[in-house]
Amino acid sequence: MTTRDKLLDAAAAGLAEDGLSGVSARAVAARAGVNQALVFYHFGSVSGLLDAAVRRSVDLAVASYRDRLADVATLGELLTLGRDLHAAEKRSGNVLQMAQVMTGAMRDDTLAEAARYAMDRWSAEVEVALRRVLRPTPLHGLVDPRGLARAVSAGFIGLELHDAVDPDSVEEALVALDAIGALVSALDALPPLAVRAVRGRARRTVARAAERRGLGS
Amino acid sequence: MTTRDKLLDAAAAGLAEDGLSGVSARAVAARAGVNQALVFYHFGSVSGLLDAAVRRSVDLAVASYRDRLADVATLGELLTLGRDLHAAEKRSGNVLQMAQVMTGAMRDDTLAEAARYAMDRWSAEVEVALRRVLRPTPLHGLVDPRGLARAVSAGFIGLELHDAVDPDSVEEALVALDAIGALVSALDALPPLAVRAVRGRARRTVARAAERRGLGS
DNA sequence: GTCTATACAGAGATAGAC
DNA sequence: GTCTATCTCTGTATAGAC
Repeated sequence: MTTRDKLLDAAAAGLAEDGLSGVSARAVAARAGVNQALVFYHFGSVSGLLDAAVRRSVDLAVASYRDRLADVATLGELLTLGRDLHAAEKRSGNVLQMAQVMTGAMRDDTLAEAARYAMDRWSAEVEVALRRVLRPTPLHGLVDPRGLARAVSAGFIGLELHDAVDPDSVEEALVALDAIGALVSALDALPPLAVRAVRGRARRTVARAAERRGLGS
Repeated sequence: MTTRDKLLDAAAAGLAEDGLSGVSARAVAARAGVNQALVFYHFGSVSGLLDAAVRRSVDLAVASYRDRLADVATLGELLTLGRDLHAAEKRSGNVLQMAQVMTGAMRDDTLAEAARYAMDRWSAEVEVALRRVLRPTPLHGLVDPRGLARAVSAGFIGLELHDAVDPDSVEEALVALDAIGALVSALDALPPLAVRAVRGRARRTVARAAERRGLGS
């Protein structure tokens, strides 16, 4: 393994385990078992290292979920996949890396770029799955998959951040989300006429809200 | 205004605007216009100051929303309130303070305590509103309001964090959430029999999932 | 309670030998 | 590419005068 890769691994692990304040050039180098000056030789700055590390983590994570995400056909399956991602998070810490970089982004443009990259990457992936999953549901045509993918991705960040502080609470939260998913899925049982009526009502509400936004507040 | 309060204000503002790395004892004292040593005199440590500042911010924010939260009667109104909170966030930065403390919690027990306090406080408040709002909906009895309140609170954290990096995307996300809220509200139009059928289906799905969890994975 | 001064550790970053 | 050595800055924290 090259020094470059050792540093990237150490940065990713440090970011997930200790947070931003635990990934100084010295700390990362120590974790990687290499000299501190190499951080600057290979990446120019600590921010540069973190940027590269997070991008790589996201790319790897997205690639490793791509196949399974492509197989997802229902909302329930998507929620199950989310559960698995949450379970895997305890080992990989992918999402926590993103959360850390996002908080650091406020004063560091490099980290801000990395944060945007990570969110865009995940959101794009979730979006195509959502688009497919939502098609046969009443939400199709009513909710923008792109926006919903953003909400899902951001929400996940919040959940993992919360999990790092209070794991039990997050388990309760996930159970609640499962229940909502079950309800939405159960809407399939409705006769088409009823679905049409509900959709019509919802659509009018959304249109009214859009109009209000259009007028400005 | 006492020095203590000046420091608390400065810490809260710094946390929201610059993030954790921007709230050193020196930076906060400069913002407050007082001497750096006073941070340690009044709060013992920087963590102590941040802890106190976040607790105060949360207490104030929760108090200022309590009346309006008590008036919320429908899911739509709750979503509107969330919108207002998001708009106010640009000035107050309450939620961002929580996000920052949560990321810092990984290596600082004092901050971890503050993070738990903040989440518990908000979640408890959201929970009572949710309990009331969900009662007349099909979700009543199906989803645990406590867990859902956690999910909502955590999700909001993620959204505000995302907003700090990419505001436009978050607006899309909020629109998508509004659409979902509209659909759930529109379920009121269904005849009671149809609601019963949907609930029955959903309930069975939830029961199966709970059983699987009970068996362990 | 507030200020000055200071100790000291750790940070980012660079120079230069190898 | 890697290491040692070092510069400089910023951070936390304390002592002691006022």
